[in-house]
Amino acid sequence: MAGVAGDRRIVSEGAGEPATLSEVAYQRLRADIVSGALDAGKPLRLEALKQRYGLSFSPLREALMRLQSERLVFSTALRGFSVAPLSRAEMKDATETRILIESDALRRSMRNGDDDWEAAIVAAFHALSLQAERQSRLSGEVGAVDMHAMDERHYQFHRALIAHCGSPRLLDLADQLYVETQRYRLPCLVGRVAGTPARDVAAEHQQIMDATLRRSEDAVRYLAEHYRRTADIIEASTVWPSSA
Amino acid sequence: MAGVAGDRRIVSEGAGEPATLSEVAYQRLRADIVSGALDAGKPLRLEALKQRYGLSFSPLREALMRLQSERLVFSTALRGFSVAPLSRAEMKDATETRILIESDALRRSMRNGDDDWEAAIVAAFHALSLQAERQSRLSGEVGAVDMHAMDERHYQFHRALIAHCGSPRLLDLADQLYVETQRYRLPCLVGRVAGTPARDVAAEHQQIMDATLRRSEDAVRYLAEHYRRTADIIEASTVWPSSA
DNA sequence: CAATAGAAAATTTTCGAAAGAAATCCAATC
DNA sequence: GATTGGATTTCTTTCGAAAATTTTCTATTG
Repeated sequence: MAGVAGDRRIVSEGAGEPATLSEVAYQRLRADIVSGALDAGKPLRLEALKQRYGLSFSPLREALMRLQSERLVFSTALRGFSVAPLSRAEMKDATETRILIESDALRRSMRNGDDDWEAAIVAAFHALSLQAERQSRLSGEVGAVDMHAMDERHYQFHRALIAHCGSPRLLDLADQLYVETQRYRLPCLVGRVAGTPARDVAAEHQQIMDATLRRSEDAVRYLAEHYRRTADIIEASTVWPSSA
Repeated sequence: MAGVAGDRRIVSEGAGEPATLSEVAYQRLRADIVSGALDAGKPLRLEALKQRYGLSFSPLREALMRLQSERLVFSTALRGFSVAPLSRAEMKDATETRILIESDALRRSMRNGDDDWEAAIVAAFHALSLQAERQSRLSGEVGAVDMHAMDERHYQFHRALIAHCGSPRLLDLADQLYVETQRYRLPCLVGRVAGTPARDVAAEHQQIMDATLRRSEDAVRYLAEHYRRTADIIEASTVWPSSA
């Protein structure tokens, strides 16, 4: 029965939530852009995407529209879509905006946060540490799967810090900026062995967490430094397109 | 020839820019939501919208998707779209987020701004003053057209202040938050004669501009106070839905 | 009389084809 | 030889109908 024309079940079978094909298109396109499977700047021809994902125009266009407002896709009126290009300027803007948003969110979170909030931070930090340790033990060949797991924990830790800020907008923006900056982080992580200047990321996280739990303004400074350090490393170790 | 089936010219005839029907749908829906022509919380049935705007599913859905990521429209997977509801909490969140964004943008703008920037601010202030004066002279019946013109100048003034911040993201966010908060401002403006506690908005603008031109940190404080004052008035004079 | 299952209606979502623009190519002209 | 004009091709955008899903209604049962 599978593959027969007219077989377009929508309901999710497994654990995931994508109830519509539009959502599927969005998630897959986003993943492929962030991971670099779709090259930056490359035009996204509808026919090719239809082929690639086995979906038709409508859900694809809806997904692209959504990705456009998240700055992952660029488009001009009657000239179609393309993967948003990468550039130093964009990377820096995303980083600084992220610092602005998360600094405020962290301050508010420290003001509002309760015991559960603290517990969640400690738990997320622990999970991240375990994953990092596991990774370093099996070092050398870092599988893509591990990198994905690592990234997920990293995301969860940073999100736990600001989770109690009380502003849905700030949380949304932080999420969006996390994804945007991930485009620059990921390719840097893959071939990172080369120019790594002995950075102890785990220690930085510990420092941020400790300051956060004692409600110190230092936490905000450490967080900003953490992000700027990453940005600097990315800027240095990325091969930027000619005129950007 | 007009109206004949198959007559779907896309190219804009007049001065405007909407090159696609998707763009038309976006602009009209947005205007109708902001102005309150479409009630907050009301379901947006595709068939009804198709009727109302004379467009078909595809462009409407694309526009709704875009409006959803701008928080003007709400949607659930297979249950369709609705106008995003209004609430005290959302209004406050939008206001505080706007203050966060624009404060930073204003500081950067004061750092980067050149002569042209200053000239543009003065010009925008002047245009706003003229419009306000014209309006107060013809007071009593304030036409909707005048209100629209007034709002445009108001927007232009606030935008001129932060125009040179150098961050496309901050400018986009400011624009988005301007539109979001306009939903709360507009209905309040229409019937404002009642509870107005003798507020001199023009003076507030002048104060912000003066401080900005002399590159004083006061500008940021005045701007925040300006927005919070507006939020307070809105909160007091709005009839909020029962449980929000 | 409330609760439930099943059919009917309403609505959203998706598709494939058709219409409309832009980009490309090619020949004719200056 | 460069340039302009027009046809051809490629691609985006839009439509209307078909499929899938949710909601509503109704009859039946405990």
